[in-house]
Amino acid sequence: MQISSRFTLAVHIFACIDTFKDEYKITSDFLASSTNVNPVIIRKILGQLKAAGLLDIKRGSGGASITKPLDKISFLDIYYAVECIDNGELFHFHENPNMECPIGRNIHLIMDDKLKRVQGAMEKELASITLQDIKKDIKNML
Amino acid sequence: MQISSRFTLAVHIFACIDTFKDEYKITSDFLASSTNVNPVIIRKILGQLKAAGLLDIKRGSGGASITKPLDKISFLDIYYAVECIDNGELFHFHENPNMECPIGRNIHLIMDDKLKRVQGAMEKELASITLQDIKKDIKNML
DNA sequence: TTTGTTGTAACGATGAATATTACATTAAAA
DNA sequence: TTTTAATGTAATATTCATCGTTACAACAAA
Repeated sequence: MQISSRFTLAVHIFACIDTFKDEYKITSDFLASSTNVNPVIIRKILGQLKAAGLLDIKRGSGGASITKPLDKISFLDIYYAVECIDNGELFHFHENPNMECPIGRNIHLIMDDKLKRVQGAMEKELASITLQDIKKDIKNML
Repeated sequence: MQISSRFTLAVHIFACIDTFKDEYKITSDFLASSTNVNPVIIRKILGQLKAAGLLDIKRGSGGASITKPLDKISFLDIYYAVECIDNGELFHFHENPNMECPIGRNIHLIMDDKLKRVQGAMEKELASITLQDIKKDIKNML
């Protein structure tokens, strides 16, 4: 299973807000058009990003804006915000290993620390990338 | 979305084979009992591990055995073998970004290298863990 | 030939992701 | 105050992957 496209969508959304904030009002319809994704889906993601304190949304008049300096928003912040992961665990475990079996009884003891290392390596890399890096790439290509 | 339990199941399977290979014939029913997972699911995973060259399965008489030294089988080998990931990409991208939009047109150019770095960090850590590490932990706990 | 096992097809249940329609709520502008 | 254009959210549908389950043909050894 892959990580939900909510993550790439969220980054796309931030890129749009930062790039177009002076030219356009950033509404869910605007973002839906750029991503080619349904506006209701966009609003749900915007809601999650707002709940995480990463952006502001104006009701009524409309419009989304970023709340922090771009170098203070990492991929990891976004990843957590859009809840790509069940209860924080990257790996799904088989639920009911047999407690009568020495392996079944200890499989978590054997594997959990290793899985945590893998997840940690991934999250460390996510944390090392910020929206500032994205902005720089966009500037170079426009 | 989480990574399929096929991965933790596969590691569990290897642990059982190595631990019980001298006492029992390792059949899909035996493994189904230890993992508490349906034998057909087990057989499918065994098939994938065999296709990857990580173990042998005897038809008819039955029984699975490991084909390589344990320190030559890494978590990454297993991870690839059970196809936890669509076409090798960890992150699912929104499919049809708007090519009329400068961000939509370039979103892959902007993000792909970064996502690859994240995936690479995770796979590097997976590659650093082998079944030999698992065996050592099992010995310490029995 | 019998027996126990694997390989696999077929079908179902469940849950997540994504799309879509609809509408109440809201805030600013007219 | 009314109009207008957004947001927030519920409800429903579709699609897809996972996992469970039954059934049975193919197979190999006793």
